[in-house]
Amino acid sequence: MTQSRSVPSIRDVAAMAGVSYQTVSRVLNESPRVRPETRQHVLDVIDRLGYRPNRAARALNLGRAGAVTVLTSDTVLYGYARVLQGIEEAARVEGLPVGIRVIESDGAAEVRAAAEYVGDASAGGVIVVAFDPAGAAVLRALAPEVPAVAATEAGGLSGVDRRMIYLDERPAAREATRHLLGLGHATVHHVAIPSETGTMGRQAGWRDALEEAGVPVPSVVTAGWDVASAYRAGCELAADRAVTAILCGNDDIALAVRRALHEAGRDVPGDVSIVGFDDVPGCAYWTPALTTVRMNFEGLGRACVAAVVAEITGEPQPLISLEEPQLVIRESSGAPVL
Amino acid sequence: MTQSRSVPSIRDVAAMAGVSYQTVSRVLNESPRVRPETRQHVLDVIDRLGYRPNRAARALNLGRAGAVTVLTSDTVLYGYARVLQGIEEAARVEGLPVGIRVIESDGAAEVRAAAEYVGDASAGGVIVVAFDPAGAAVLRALAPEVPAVAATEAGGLSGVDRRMIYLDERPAAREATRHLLGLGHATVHHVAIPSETGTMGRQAGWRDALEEAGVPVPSVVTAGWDVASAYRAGCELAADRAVTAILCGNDDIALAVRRALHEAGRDVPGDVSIVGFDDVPGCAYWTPALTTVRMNFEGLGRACVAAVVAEITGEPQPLISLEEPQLVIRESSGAPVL
DNA sequence: CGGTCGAGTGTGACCGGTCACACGGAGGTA
DNA sequence: TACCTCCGTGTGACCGGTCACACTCGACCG
Repeated sequence: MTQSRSVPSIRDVAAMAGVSYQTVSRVLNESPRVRPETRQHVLDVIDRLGYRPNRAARALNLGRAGAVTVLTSDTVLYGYARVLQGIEEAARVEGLPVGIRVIESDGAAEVRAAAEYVGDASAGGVIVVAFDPAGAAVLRALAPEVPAVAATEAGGLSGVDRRMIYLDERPAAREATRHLLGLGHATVHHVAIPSETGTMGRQAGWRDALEEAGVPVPSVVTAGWDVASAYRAGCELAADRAVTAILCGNDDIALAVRRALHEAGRDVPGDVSIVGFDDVPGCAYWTPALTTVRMNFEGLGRACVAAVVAEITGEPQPLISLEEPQLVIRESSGAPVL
Repeated sequence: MTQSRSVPSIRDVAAMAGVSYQTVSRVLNESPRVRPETRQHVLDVIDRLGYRPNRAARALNLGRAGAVTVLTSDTVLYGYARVLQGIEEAARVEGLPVGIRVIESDGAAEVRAAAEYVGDASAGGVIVVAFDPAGAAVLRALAPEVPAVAATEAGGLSGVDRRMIYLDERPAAREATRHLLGLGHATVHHVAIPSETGTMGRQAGWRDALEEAGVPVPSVVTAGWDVASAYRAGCELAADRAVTAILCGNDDIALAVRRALHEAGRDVPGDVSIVGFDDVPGCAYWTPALTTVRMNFEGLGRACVAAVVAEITGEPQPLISLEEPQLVIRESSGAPVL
């Protein structure tokens, strides 16, 4: 019937093996109701024919595809790209195809379009990278029946009834700030990344350390995801001679701040110490090498896959323990000149 | 029938509109054989019901899904990530879902697995990012009936009968080298990225400029994609006092080379000039800001989508003109000390 | 020795679309 | 008026799997 040179179907396998298509289906689904010899025989035929089950057909009558779709507002920025990498790796070992859909903005139309996109059965399980307002908005807009989990900023998002997974950045931010304080700095300034809440993550840990040391808490300067805005923030701080230590919201910001400092004639770490966040590959090779906090974004992505798989299969939620973000001390932080 | 609270199907729409499911199908496929009033009525019902066509069902009987699958060996490195970004954007405006599948290595088993993965109809059109041996191997292993195009290194790959799209890096590399020569350097050294051939791209342009200037052509140092290997290459060159100008295969390499130079007590650009390739965001904020070549990876990704869409629809191949890579002169290149 | 049970297997319908083809009616032509 | 066309629409089958259910046959039971 269909055998003519096109890709073989389950019925071709059945015909060649001398069994019914249902039996082949059972073998594919590892049903116990098949005699071992029959199973082996079918497996042999599958191999001989080079048969591969058709994902679309399977998705069609299972209602939902065995797949993972990632909703994210960016794919190039280090943190996002790394989470995606972790998701892809984990999904691949699970045998799940991975789809990507970028959320351009947090505008209502775009958010709705993104949410509708994953309403389709072929999207499978959904992972929303909700590090920003756009991601958070989509997470909220998702139809309740869509199986989804989210990678969020530290602490998760309030008012959303979804499994949320995040890296606990607060202790590391606290430690980084303590590190600078311990070097003798009177206080530590902070250039923050754009954030929905900022109450649980990097900024919170920084504040913790300052408060526990009984040291003045400078006002936070906020930058965007683009380096240019970080540079402007850096210029602001560079102009202030009282600034001797800066905890930067991420490594890109640290890069721009270092540049601004340099232009203002202030040496790093001689005059000002800076600490980043993320540990992008390469920052160990900066001059000076950057003291920063290593983040396990890849592990976060992997954990999301585990969670969404559990969500789909209805299995109990796995206990996910992620490697803590960790301070890596290099050259960009040192004692202040007195 | 199926209407009970689950997602509406084409038959639900048909029933509510008082037409046959075929008519609804025709409306969806913009067939001219539908009376305008009927079409509008059906469209209204679709809207009212919030009906979305099921991608899996469509893929099932169309034979191939309306989708794009990207095969790549990396998703985090700047060039790869940026191509992916361009693909995603272009595919999104075409209404095509995007899938990702990473090729872990160029090992036979992995290459075969990747090629088989896109053999499935639900993969749709395939874009192979063949910047490296793994990608090239998969491109060669693809079943001929799979509609695929490739983003390759400059010049394309020989012996592969696929549409290949690439950025012509040679003129820009030549220009960058001329720029350094023009500043007064006796010659320019080169740290190359890993490459399959290296006969058409960055390295070739570098060689062109050196030969046309009648200047000695130093032997090429090759680095890997990781910063550590670039650093080792940099150390090698830094030890040689005759080296005063280095064209780096990409910005990551430039970063590591600059570090190596710094450790050897050689100033950039005072003692040694360096030029990168790619123009990663942020390199304008390095200290010194990096002279580099801006690459339109995103446009490359977009062009791949146009090409693969043409491949699927059987339309004539569009003429694709990509913005040329362009030298951006900043601070890391200057005149040599005499 | 007939009845029950369960293991192993097969048949039919169905998932949600699309293609091939049939069909009724309006309009044009002979 | 009879016939052919073409437009707009409907019916049936099918894509490649899976589920629900039926069936056969041997083992075990009373």
